[in-house]
Amino acid sequence: MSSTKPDNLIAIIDCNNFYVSCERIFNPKLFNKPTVVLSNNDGCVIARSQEVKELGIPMGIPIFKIQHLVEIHDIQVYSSNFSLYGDISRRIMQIIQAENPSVELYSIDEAFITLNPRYRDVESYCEDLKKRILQWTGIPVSIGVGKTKTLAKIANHLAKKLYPDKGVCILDEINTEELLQRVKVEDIWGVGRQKTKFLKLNGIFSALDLKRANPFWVQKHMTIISRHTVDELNGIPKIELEDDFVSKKTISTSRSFRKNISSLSVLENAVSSHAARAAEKLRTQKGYITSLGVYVSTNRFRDDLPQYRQFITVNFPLAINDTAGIIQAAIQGLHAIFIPELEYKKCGVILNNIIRDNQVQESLFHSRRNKEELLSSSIDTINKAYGLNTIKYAIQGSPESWSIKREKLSQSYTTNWNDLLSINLEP
DNA sequence: TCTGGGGTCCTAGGACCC
DNA sequence: TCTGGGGTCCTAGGACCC
Repeated sequence: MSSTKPDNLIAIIDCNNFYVSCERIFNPKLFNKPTVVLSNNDGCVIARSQEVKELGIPMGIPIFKIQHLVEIHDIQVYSSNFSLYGDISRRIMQIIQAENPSVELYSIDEAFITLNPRYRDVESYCEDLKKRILQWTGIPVSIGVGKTKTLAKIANHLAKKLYPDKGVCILDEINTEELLQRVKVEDIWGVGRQKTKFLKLNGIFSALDLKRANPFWVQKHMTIISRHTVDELNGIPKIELEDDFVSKKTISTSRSFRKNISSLSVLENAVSSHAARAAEKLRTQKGYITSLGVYVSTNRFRDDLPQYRQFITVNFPLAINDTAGIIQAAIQGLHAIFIPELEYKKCGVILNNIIRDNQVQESLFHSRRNKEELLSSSIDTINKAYGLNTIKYAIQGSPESWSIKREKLSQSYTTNWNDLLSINLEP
């Protein structure tokens, strides 16, 4: 109801350099030092402090390619610590949810809310919220406000660029066109590399150019999504705020290996661990599946080695959600696509076609896997209480041989009693 | 030597049917 | 040169996002 009022505004609250900011909370010596956080296996840069951005180091670059810069500029390097980031995120979202009826948790570090300017001074509310989040969690955020999600995202981008101290930018009737002129087309939400190339070829360089583009032309030569972007730039909402819990349509778990793997039994360990994790996620949203996908692939960067990528779908006679059944199917799929003597770098399990528990059809010839489901839900309860993989299936093996490398991991300051911050008072 | 993971949505094209 | 036409359903793959 509230979101359909025409005078509603949308705000996006976005944490600045989120993973780096999380590391800084418990490690003040990192303030003002160039700092990066790496992806799994300590592979690529996935978060950069402002100082690192200013050095021109791009997002996603493999760390080994900038090793010389790390040394020259004394860049602080951390493995990703998702249990810490997830916990800090939860605290920030709770602050936002406590004061706003309609919140969309868009990603680990972003939330959309609706604001009604009739009931609130939007600008001072945003400034207060920003201060409160910083004071209560130590995380700096930026807030952008506009009539649509796309405009709010642009306002957020402008807040970081034009008003880094205030951290708030509001696009209104008066300033919108002037500000849109200063935003490059590639900085618009929903415009990636391919669309940027196409738009520039057609003389569209700024957000203002795209706002003024003919929506029919855009729909014909691009996609319906791009047309929605044009409408949203014009203040016509096309992308709804999703403030309810939405079940995932696909669930996937995958990892690259620390080293290349040729052994089938190690691949079985990895695939069954991914299957078990996916099954757990499936049950938290009360889902069932009638098929799943398994894939393996070699290292695509090693053009000196034979390349192989294969995906397979395995179907079940009836819908299941128990770990044993899902592992069994995934292993069966793995055996069908495994080729000996190749060097594998990655594998994964994907659950598609997820249905809700109340849509599951009973089969005439099979009874529901009641025993297996009960067992799985008991294991979930235990693992939730005592930690991931307290109980697991034997085929999951021990992860040493294939699990990820995290050599520069910070402590789990907020989620593990053994990792609480300790302060040494000795001089 | 070393290159992430987990999602969503759209479209093109093939299979199949009448 | 022509080779029927039109619908639906499904899947693979691309583009994009964080």
